[in-house]
Amino acid sequence: MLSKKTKYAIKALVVLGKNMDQPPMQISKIAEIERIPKKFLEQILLDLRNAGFLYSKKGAGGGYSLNRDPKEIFLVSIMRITDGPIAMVPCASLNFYHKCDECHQESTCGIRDVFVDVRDATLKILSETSIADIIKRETTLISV
Amino acid sequence: MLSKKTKYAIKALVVLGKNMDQPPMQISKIAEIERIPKKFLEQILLDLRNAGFLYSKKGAGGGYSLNRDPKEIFLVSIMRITDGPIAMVPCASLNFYHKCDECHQESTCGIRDVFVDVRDATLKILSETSIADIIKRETTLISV
DNA sequence: ATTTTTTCGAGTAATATTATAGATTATATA
DNA sequence: TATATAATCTATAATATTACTCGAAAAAAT
Repeated sequence: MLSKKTKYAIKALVVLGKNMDQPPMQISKIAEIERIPKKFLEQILLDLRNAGFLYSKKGAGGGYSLNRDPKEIFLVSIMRITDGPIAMVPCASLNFYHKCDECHQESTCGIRDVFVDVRDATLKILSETSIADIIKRETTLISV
Repeated sequence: MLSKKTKYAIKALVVLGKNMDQPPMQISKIAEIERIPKKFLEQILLDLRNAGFLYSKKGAGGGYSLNRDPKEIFLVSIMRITDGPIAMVPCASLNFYHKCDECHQESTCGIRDVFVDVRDATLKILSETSIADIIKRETTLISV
């Protein structure tokens, strides 16, 4: 399951992606729009900022804005920051690999073998889908 | 992440899948082979039994055996018993649907829209892969 | 009868997730 | 320079989930 942290992160980035040519938006504003607990969002935005996705400015008139084109922010990167691995088993993870503690022989593990395929299928979608795509899908869904 | 419960379930079914024409195997034997905490495995096997995948027999000479051809036991069914939904968001789940509590407007949610695609990709693999396939993959991996 | 083995109901321990609190630092502007 | 604003930092509380344990009952074999 996707954590709330990740959902909040995506939602916040979508809000900021719609705010591209405006002055930075405050945490409290984003929290209000998306009904996200403010203090929790604070932590999440900080993580995204430290990962280079957001620009932030302190003080009056400060706030957050996207540091990149929404077309270049992919779900896979966000999820790796907020939830960690994409794979469903650690031994099938590209970026967060480690041995499963129950595993006896990784090289011949049929479970791992299947979940590498699952990871690849998931990864394909998540690394092709950007914040801009999410925004586009929303407007498409509205018009349907 | 796949829970240990699910991994244990798959491993137990694989063990029983290799034991097809022999007398039923005891929980303690399976637990020993796969190094699964016995009492925990007990619960898991009971769930699988109640779902119709296993035959069980009490008393001396009793134990567990598969109730179906390993070719007809698919990962998707096991995972739904042990972990519940396949989808990463409840609102994209086929068998365990419910609204996300953070969600304001499901019909136009871009996140949901993407994760329906992810679910479909995952589902395709998990509903095509059986216990027999896992066993086959293991022997293939050994010979490589 | 006795032993073996599953079944059942409940409880607990460990860990992860979600959220909150309060003080600190940076910036703008009056 | 004082004041208000807003992000940053560190810690901790609350809640949920996962992983596992306990003990006794029921069924079957010898």
